Amino acid sequence: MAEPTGAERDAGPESGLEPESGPARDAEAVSKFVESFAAQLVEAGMQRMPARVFAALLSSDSGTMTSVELGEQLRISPAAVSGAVRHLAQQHMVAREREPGSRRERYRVHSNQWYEALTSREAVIKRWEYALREGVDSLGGDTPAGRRLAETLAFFEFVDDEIARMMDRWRVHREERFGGG
Amino acid sequence: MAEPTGAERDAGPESGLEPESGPARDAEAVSKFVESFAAQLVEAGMQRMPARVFAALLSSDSGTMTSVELGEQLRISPAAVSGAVRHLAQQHMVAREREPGSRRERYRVHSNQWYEALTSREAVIKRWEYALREGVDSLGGDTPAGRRLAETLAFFEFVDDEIARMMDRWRVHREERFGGG
DNA sequence: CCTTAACTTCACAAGTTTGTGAAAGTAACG
DNA sequence: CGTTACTTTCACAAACTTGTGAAGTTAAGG
Repeated sequence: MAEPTGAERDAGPESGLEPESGPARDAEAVSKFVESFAAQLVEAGMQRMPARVFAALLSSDSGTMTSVELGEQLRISPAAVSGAVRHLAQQHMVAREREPGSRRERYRVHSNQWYEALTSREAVIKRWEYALREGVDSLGGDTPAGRRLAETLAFFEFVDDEIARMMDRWRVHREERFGGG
Repeated sequence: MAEPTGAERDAGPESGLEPESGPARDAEAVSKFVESFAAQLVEAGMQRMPARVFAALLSSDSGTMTSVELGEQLRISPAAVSGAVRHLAQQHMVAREREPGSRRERYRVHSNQWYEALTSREAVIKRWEYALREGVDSLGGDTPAGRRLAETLAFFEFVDDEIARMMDRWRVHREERFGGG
């Protein structure tokens, strides 16, 4: 083996599991948060493994974890990590980085990145708008149903625009309150 | 039988199915919109039957349909209608009304109501905030992870507030553009 | 108060999703 | 250029979901 034993990075003095060991980082507290936050994300419609991986990354000190670390924290197979990360990367909720001089990858939450991803359900809304426009056309804008669809469409157009402005304001607000990042 | 045959309200001259019959309301066009809009809602994470029922209601002229009408339009069993409506009612996306002097119920989309429901993922966001607050407390607000969680929390608090304002603006905008309703 | 229309609940079969172990692919390092 | 650490893909079993028919419940109308 080229490296010690791998995966000893966070483990340190964590052999016994006394409730109150509380060294640098209390693994139990972290795990409790990870699982409860992930559960809420799942309730809101996110898939389980992506939610758990995401929560784990969010509560790591560096904001990055390797595949092995994720597997240990969450007690899941490398295959499950791989699938979850692929999903999250597609949604732009995590970035993948190659650790230089190693064959490990690290996965990272860019805080910024994920706010944007969350609010920019853009693609989704655009498709709703498209379907609604088709509906207005085919049912006729002068029928009661057509008018209802047109109004719904107007609502989404409005929301679209407003959300973009809101995110501009957030960036300012955030800068003031938390500085760079 | 007390009433004609029930469910003859929309059917009218719709016996044959020539592509171009286009009388009062082209059943085929309606169905096409219903299914395509429902499909988009499903993509976005909504369950199938609720999505289809919702789309059907949205594209009805009166904004209301009975259980039988929904069953016929969507070709699903009364049980499926019942389940879907229960789901939608819980989310405040449809209202149930008893048709006076009959044992039928009618289900209605209040256009308003559903905008509110869609944006007021409130309950969801509140629970995220709660979980995040717990996380900040247990990991410590002075740790890097704690700071990340605190910032995420701040983001949701910001969004919460902004969405409320946005909906106020929408009500005004809507009033101007579409009048009462 | 009995009959019956309308809705709901329930148990289950069919279909879909999820996470795994094993095998295959990729790239760092000697 | 072979070896080995790491990641991804794949086929499948287990778990969960979904929609149905049938039985059960509620309440309108006689």
